[in-house]
Amino acid sequence: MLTPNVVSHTTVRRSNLATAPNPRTSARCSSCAMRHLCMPQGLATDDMPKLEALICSARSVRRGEALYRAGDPFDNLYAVRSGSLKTVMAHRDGREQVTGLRLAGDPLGLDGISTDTHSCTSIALEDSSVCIVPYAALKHMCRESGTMQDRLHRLMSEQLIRESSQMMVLGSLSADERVAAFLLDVSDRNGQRGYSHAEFNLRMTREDMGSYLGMTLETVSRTLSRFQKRGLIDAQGKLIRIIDLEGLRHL
Amino acid sequence: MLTPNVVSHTTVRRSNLATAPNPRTSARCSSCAMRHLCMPQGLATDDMPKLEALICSARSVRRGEALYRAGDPFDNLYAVRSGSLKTVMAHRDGREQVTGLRLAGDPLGLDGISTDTHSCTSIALEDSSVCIVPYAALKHMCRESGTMQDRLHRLMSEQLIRESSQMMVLGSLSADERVAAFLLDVSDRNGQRGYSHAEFNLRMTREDMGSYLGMTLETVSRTLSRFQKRGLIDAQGKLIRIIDLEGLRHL
DNA sequence: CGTGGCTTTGAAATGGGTCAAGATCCGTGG
DNA sequence: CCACGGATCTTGACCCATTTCAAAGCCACG
Repeated sequence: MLTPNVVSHTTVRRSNLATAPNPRTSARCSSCAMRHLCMPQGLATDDMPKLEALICSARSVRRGEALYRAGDPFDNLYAVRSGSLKTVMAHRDGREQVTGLRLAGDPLGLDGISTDTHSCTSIALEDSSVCIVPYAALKHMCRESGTMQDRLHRLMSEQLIRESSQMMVLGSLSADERVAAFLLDVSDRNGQRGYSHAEFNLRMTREDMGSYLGMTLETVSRTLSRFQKRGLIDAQGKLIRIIDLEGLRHL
Repeated sequence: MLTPNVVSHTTVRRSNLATAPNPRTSARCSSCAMRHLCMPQGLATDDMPKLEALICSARSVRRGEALYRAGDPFDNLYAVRSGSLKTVMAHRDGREQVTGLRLAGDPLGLDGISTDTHSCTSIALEDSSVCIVPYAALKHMCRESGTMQDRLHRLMSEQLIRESSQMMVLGSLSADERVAAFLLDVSDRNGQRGYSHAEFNLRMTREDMGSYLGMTLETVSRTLSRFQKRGLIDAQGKLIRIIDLEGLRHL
């Protein structure tokens, strides 16, 4: 069992297969929002103290619970502190589309800025905890610190790119390619967080994956099975081990 | 022939079927970037002069030309002044996906902020002109003016929502629904700009549309023909007239 | 240690893709 | 102003990747 520490950004590689740290432990988090919300890659530290002082209470969200729902008034941004969440957007007829998977360090809630109302729902895929960043305070801070401003802009821009890429996945790739792209993306992001590139616990269900990738859960399942037969991966339910990274890359 | 004026935000309804105003006319644009880049809906005017002074030279882009290409260094944001452009993202294997359609007033280039490099290519669908907004200057300004800062944030957030919605279209809707959603989106945006909700000239080719909607050009064509037979629209090539808006809404 | 949710797998059905042939549009040059 | 040629669009026929429907199995958790 891991200690309830926040993800460290050292180069230590360990797998994140253990269950999430107890989300109930802390009400305040010190360095997490800085590192995570305001750019995974450390960077300048001069105005970290400011942000830390300003921001950063924590909230825990149980598996299946919503951090916020579409339509909720928007006041805070969040940064995933531990665990993972999915963002979901609903069509008027009830159909739902998973629009994102957020891992430790990822920002949440940016979509709320434009209308002062959240436009998607964010649901924990496992017991998770997030840092709360009051948007008004952050905005204020961005006017004092250019570094801060820069980080926020980059964060939003990064998110834009991520979504464009997902549009590309949905619009142009075959089922096999989509699943491969997804596995590679998660592998990569896991690696960036100091976890294993090769092995991870996908907390999403096959249905969530399917929704995110624009296909049915059955097709996801079949595709994973096929990948397994071809020796590309080893999948035991939600536990995925990538065996042939290059193989996946070459589709 | 329309005068080379910039889109007005009055309630005047007119169609935009006429050819675009001559893009070569002006090297400087006064009020356009304000209104357009910094929120289509006018809003506070107190620091407009500042922005106008700061920003806002114009550039014209001929049909088919790129405003910027993926990989280009990022220095400026743009706001469409007249005409329209598509944004395109390329997969390494060469496949391309149209990721957006930008009409008058829409921002362009926000994706470049995160890496100081444009990550998609922006191509004019007709002779167009854009306002150039040097990002460094804008950033500076956002630190002086909260209104400005707010507008920029909202702009980016709006873009995020737009892309999420498109993910929903790509991931969850049938071909018919996609085409209908697209037509309704364009109709709506056209209306917001003071043009007709019912009639517009889609400058994209069927192939562009298909790419944007994750389907082939043939399917787009067939779908439009079917819509026409059902009396939902009247399509003469790129010229689209929506006859039964409600019908389209109900899929 | 049972029950409901999740996953796997099969078989059949189908929506949309692919390929191909014409028709139409449009910019260009004569 | 017209004729030409390439790009774009439409339509048909066939095909196949993915969905749909169905039936077990698995497992995680209370």
